[in-house]
Formats: sequence, structure tokens, C-alpha cells
Amino acid sequence: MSERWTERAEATLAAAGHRRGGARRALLELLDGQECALTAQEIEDALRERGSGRGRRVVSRASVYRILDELEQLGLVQRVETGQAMVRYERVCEHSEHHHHLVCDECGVVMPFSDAGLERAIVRLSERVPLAVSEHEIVLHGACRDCAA
Amino acid sequence: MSERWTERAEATLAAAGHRRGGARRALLELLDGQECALTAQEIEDALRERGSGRGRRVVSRASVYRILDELEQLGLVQRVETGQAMVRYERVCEHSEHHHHLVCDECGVVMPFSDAGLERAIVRLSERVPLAVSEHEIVLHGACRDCAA
DNA sequence: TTCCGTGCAAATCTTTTGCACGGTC
DNA sequence: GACCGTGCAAAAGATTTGCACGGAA
Repeated sequence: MSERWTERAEATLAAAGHRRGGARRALLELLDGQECALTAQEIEDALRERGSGRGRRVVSRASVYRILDELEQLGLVQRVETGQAMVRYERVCEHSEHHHHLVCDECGVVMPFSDAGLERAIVRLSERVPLAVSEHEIVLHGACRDCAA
Repeated sequence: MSERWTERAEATLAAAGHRRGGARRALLELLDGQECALTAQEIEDALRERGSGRGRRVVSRASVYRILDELEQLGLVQRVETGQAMVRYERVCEHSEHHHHLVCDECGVVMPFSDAGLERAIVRLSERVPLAVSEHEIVLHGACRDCAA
């Protein structure tokens, strides 16, 4: 699946008339390896760390935001609001399972979860609501196992 | 219900050792009359408008944020993340129905909704998740009737 | 009288924008 | 060679903080 996302992303970007670039390639590669949503800060730090060891370039903050914005507009990346001052971003996988987020309000860790019953309830609900629903976001807040212990 | 919320808020604040103040009183009164979540900006503007006509004072932005923060910590107010650059706040009613939010991504309007089936699904789910869940937030994005037309 | 609540202004933090250079096509 | 992608630095916007004064207890 991973390979497929980067490929799809590059194809979609090319189809939208974008040229390639080093910063974007590094960002795509990073996002593709993530299990859950990252903040722009985390992305920048991760890229800096990866870049320092080898010959890779360090990506500027401006590029991180610009690229994330492009990817979001193309539906390749999704914003996740966790109520933590900074927005998070994660790749959107077409065929894989849609997921939502658990947020530990103590340590700030963010974990993915998915639940078919919940999705069903949302779909049913979406038809009865005065809004043409295009997306939904569910965030559960609480204490993770480490923090609750 | 409305009266009750302001009363409860004042009692809770007093119990927590807070003195009274004009800014907070004005803010409580405003929040109590709202059906849905407001941004700090909207709150400041509303208070300015109300204040200008009569003898009421205009509340400073700093006070709006400080008071909202106090109220949130006491569980009297709840933050709502709608993915619109600004956080929204609304009063928490103990005995009234828990609700969530519909956001129109075109015009930015925010509407409340509630659904018993969804709440049930969330409660069931909360027991099967590696997090001691204390709250949950559900936001549906899309186009409202006016914008979809 | 003591100390909290508030306004004002400055600081902070995240995200966006302007501009110039270098790489891609 | 034309133009887009990127880095850097400055700007913008939301929220927070420092400080001093006035009001509540």
C-alpha cells in the first residue's frame, strides 16, 4: 500500500501539472512511512534528521506547509484537528480503511482507530442532516494506558 | 436551562475561589444565550456591540481568552475544533442533550446536531479502545443547503 | 486593605507570503 | 530558455503574557 500511495501521489501531482522537486519527494517519502498524523513541526524535524545524515537536503518550513497544502487540495493528504494547537496531516489511502483518532490529553500521543459500527452510524446520519456531507472527523480524548496508569 | 447554566457557572466559579468581575459576567450572559459555538473573535465583537449601546463595558480580547480558559478548566465551557483556523467555544449543559457539529466548508456556518445512535456507537466503542475516554468530538463537513443549492 | 480581575500593549507561536535563485522540463 | 519549486526572511493572524490599575471581598 505504501508504495502505491507515493506512486499515486506522484501521478496525481504530474497530472495536475506540477514538476518534481526534492522537497516534495522527501515529504512524500516521509508521509508514506507514517502510521498516523504528524504536525508540520514533526514533519520538519523528521526531515531535518533524515537529511543531516546523508546527502539529502533539509526542507524549509515554508515548503512543508506549501506542499501539504497542495497535497490536501489534491486529496492526497488530510488535515486532522486534534485540539492541540497545531494541525496534523496524514496521507489518504484510497483503498485502505478509513480511520479516526484517539488523543491522550496528558502526553499528547495520537493513535488511529477504526470502527465499522461507527462508520455505519455516520453514513446513516449523513442522510438526515441539513448538510451535503463530504467528510467527517471523529476524535476521542482521554488518557492513554501509560498516562492512566 | 439557560438561567441554570449561568447560575451553575457563577456557583462553580465562586467555589473555585474566584471573585466576580464585569467582563466575566458579560461573557457568561452572552454564552448562555447562544445556541452554538462561537469563536473568540465573535464573542469579542458581540460583547462590543452589546456594550456600546448601554452602559456596559467593552471586554478586552485578553479577558475573553482568559475567561474562556478558566471556564474550560472548570468544565463549564467546551472547545470545538471545526478546522476553521479559530477555535470555537460553547457552554456545557449538564442535563441537556450532548451535541456535535455540522460545518459548511463554503460559508463557514456551524450548526449543532445530535443523534442517539451515534452516541451509542461511541459509548460502545469507548470500551474497546486503548484510551480512558473522557470526551469525544464529531464534526461533519460539507455544504449547507444554501451553499449546495 | 488585600488581592483578584481586567485592559492595554507587547510577546509568542503557528502558518502564510514575497522574493530571488536553482532545478526541471 | 521558460517557469515552477524551494529556501530564507518577513508578515500575518490567533492566542498568551506582563504589568499596572481599579474593583470585590
